[in-house]
Amino acid sequence: MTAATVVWFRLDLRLSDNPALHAAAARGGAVIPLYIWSPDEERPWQPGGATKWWLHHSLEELAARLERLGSPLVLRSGSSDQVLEDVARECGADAIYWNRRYEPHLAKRDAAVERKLSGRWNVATFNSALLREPDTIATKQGTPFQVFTPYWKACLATATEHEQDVVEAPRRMTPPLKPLKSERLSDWKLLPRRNWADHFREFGVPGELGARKRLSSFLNKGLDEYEAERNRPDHEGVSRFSAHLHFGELSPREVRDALRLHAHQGDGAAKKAAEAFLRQLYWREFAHHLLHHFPHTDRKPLREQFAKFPWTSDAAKLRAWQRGQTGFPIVDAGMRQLWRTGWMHNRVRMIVASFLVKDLLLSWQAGAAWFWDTLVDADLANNSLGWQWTAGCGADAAPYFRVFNPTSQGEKFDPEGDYVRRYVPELAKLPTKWIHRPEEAPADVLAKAGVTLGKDYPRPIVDHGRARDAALAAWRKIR
DNA sequence: TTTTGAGTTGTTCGA
DNA sequence: GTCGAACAACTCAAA
Repeated sequence: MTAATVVWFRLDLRLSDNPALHAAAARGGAVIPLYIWSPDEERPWQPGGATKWWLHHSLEELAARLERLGSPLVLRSGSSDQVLEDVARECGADAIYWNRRYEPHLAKRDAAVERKLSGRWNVATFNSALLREPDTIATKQGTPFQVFTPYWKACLATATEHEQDVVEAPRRMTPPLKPLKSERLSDWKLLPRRNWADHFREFGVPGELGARKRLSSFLNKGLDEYEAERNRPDHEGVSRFSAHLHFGELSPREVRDALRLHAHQGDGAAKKAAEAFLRQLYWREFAHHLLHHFPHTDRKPLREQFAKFPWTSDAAKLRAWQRGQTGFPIVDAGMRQLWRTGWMHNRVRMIVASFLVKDLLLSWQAGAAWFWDTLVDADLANNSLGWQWTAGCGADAAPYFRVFNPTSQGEKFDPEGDYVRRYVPELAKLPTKWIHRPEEAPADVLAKAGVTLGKDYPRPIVDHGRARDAALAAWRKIR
C-alpha cells in the first residue's frame, strides 16, 4: 500500500491546476491537506488586516471543497517545520509536498524547512503560482531583467519550452486512516473585530468558485473592452483577478489558456485584447522576478541614490491621506474605496501613490505599509514594484518629472464624477464641472450642493503646483 | 568594450 | 480646443 502524502497549502488555495495536490493524489495513497497559521514566520510582512479577512473565507471554502472530495483540510498553528513533522508522523505519511513561494524571506524559510524534513520524508515542491519562475529567464548576459518590455519579449520568445500544462483537480481523495485533529478557523481570529470588512464583498468573493465565476464573466464581457476601459475607475473595466491570483484561487496558467482560447476563437480584436491582458499578467510575473533577484526591494529602493531622498514625515498628512481627507476628490475617493471594499482600482492606486510621494513627500514605504494592511490583494512583489515605480526609484520607473495632477487625472478618468460621488458622498450633489475641484466652485454652487468647505469636505491640504515644484527640487538634490 | 535604440500608465506650454 | 514638443537625462539590453 502506498503511504500517505501531506500537502502543505499556502498561496495555492485551489483544487484545479494545483501541482502539489495533483501529484499527491496521483500517488494513490491518502492525501492530507494541511494549512499552517504561522504569521510570525512571515515577519516583517505578516498578513495584513484585509488579507486576513480574505484568507479566512478562502480557507473556509477550500475546507468545504476538500471535505466533499473525501479528505478534510487540517488546520494547525505553530512553526511550519514542527507542524509538518507532527502531522506527517500522526498520519504515517512518507511524503510532504507543497507549491513554492517566492518572497525572499519565505523562500528562505521554506528552504530551511525542506532541509530539515528531507532526511526523513520525501519532500517535493512545485510551481503553482507563476507562468515563469524567476530563475528560468535572464538577459543574454545572464543578469536579471530590470526593464519590462525586454523581459516580456524574452518571456514570449522562450515560452514554449518553459510552459507548464494545467493539471486537473483530483476527483476524490483518500483520507488518513484516523482523522487528524484540526484547530478551529475561528480561533485564529482572522476576521477584524469590528465591522471594517462589511463591504469587502463589493470587491469580490473569496475562494476558487468566486475566482472561476470572475474569470468566465471577464472573458465573456470585459476582455474585449479591456484596453479601452481599464483606466476607468467609474466603470467595470478591469478583471478584479488580483486577490484570486494572490491567494492562488485562480491559476495564471488557466488564465493564460483561457486567453489563448479566446484569441483563437475570436477575430483580430479578440487576439489583441487577449495579448493586452496577458501583458498585464506578465507584470505580475515581472514583479516576482524583481523581488526574487533584488530581495531588498520590499523595503529599500532599487536605485541606490534614492536612499538619501529627503522624505518628510508628517503624521497629520499621512492620516489625511489614509482617511481620504486630502481635499482632492479623486484621491479621497480612492482611499475610501480602499478602506470600504479592501481594494482600489489600479489607475487610482497610481494617483493616490503619486499624491503621497510627490505632493506630500511622504515615503513610498509609508504608502506601501498602508496598502499592505488594507488591500485584500496585498502582494509583496506587486506592492513593492508599484510603489517604487511611482516614487521613481524602482525598475522601469517613471521619469521624475512625471508627476500626476490629481485634478486633471480625476477629470480625465472619472469624467462624469461617478466614482467620486460613489465614495465621497458629501460631494455627490456638486455639478460635474466642479466635482474634481470643489475649492474652485462658486459659493452659490457649493451652497446649493450642501457643501461647506472645511466642514463637510476639506480644502486641499496642499497646493499641487507648489508641491510639484518642491518634489522636483527634492529630486534634483539627489541627482 | 563601446555603441545604439528604447523605455506602462504625465503635464504644461505655446503655436 | 488641439497638437507637438519639451521636460532632462539615465540606464538597460542587445548588437
